[in-house]
Amino acid sequence: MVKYTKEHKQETRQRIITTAGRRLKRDGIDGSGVATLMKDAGLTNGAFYAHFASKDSLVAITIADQLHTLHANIVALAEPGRAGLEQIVRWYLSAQHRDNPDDGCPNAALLDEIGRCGEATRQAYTDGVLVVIDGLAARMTPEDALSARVKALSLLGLMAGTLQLSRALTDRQLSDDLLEQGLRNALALVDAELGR
Amino acid sequence: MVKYTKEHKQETRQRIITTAGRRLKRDGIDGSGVATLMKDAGLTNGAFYAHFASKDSLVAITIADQLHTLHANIVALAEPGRAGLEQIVRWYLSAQHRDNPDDGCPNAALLDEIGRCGEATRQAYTDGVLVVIDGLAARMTPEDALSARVKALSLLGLMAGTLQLSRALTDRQLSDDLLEQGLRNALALVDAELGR
DNA sequence: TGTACATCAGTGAACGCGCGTTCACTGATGTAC
DNA sequence: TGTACATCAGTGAACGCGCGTTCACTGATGTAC
Repeated sequence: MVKYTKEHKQETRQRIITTAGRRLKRDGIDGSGVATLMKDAGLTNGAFYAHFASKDSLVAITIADQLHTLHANIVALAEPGRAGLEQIVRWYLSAQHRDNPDDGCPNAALLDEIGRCGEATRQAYTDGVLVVIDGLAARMTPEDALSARVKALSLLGLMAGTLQLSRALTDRQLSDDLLEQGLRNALALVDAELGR
Repeated sequence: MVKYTKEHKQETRQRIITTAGRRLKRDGIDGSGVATLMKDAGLTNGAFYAHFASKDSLVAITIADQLHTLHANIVALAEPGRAGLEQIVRWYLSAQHRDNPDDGCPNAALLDEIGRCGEATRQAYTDGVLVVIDGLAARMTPEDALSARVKALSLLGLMAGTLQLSRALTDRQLSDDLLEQGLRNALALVDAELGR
């Protein structure tokens, strides 16, 4: 009926990418097999290579997609200026985000694994993360654009590392306290004249 | 000659743990197989189960060992007070550390994967990381011990996330700039009266 | 409009391979007499 | 001291299984006449 059109195949492809995003963030890159990724999208493993050249290729595409989703759903929707930055930081360093990696930031879920990926995947990651941090930088005091970008990048590093650490700790109280302290650190960075 | 003694077997076990630390930090947990881990120690896969109950068990033991090594070689050797904290932070957020994960901090290399591990591994991690951060906290202004510990934990999260991010970026200049900015952020956190 | 054929998204079995784990065996070392 | 036996760290082949990838095939849909 609407099958065998470019649109139908593109929709299927996008569905694979979207469900793969959740799976990768839940089980990691090496922890997610092609058969599982396809099953998540309601398909069988054989159809995979009609959509993607390789698992590595899907991983790169999915990471890029996740970063664009992060930008569209969280960063772009936040208010302008410092108020928006505070919204973003409070969302990021929340117990809700800590406890739901599938719906969360791909940096917090995958950053060290991405660092071990090949050039192509890291390039796709770099391009995607620049979109996100430019959204953050646009909400900072516009001293000069270059230092705002680096400052935004460092804010993302701070938040991702803090959330990862809060997920790894078995002591719930300590994990909660860490998120609170991370919030103070992130807001101090936002407010500080650190861009030099 | 000195074989078939408790000491010999313990030495072999420790050698496996030490070389496994490097391998895990290089290739990740899911990316390191038992046969490779044993080959790194100059042994064959069959001998593995004379030393460890399972791969999961080795992973937990190795992570604990890595954190104790980090404490002994980096934190404990640093000067007391703020000077020591600055030494540690400058070592952590250096291009040298970024470019040599095998010799580096297990948090920067493995933190998101640790967050996906089972309870036992995360407990071993939590115990180990507390030793490290108590070493950091001891060099902070001793306002009150509890908040110093959380502040130290947040410093570790900041540094680990920043280093991970610097490793993932393909833009070398941006990566270098990020390390510099991370340094400023970390020192600002050390100097700030953030413990409330 | 009806029919014959072309298209093609998706299936499912199979490929070689490396995974974590098991186990019969080796052979160097230690020990008892 | 010499010999027979016990010990045991380590070997290497094999186990079932899931990995990434390939491919002959299916069958619903689209198209030509």
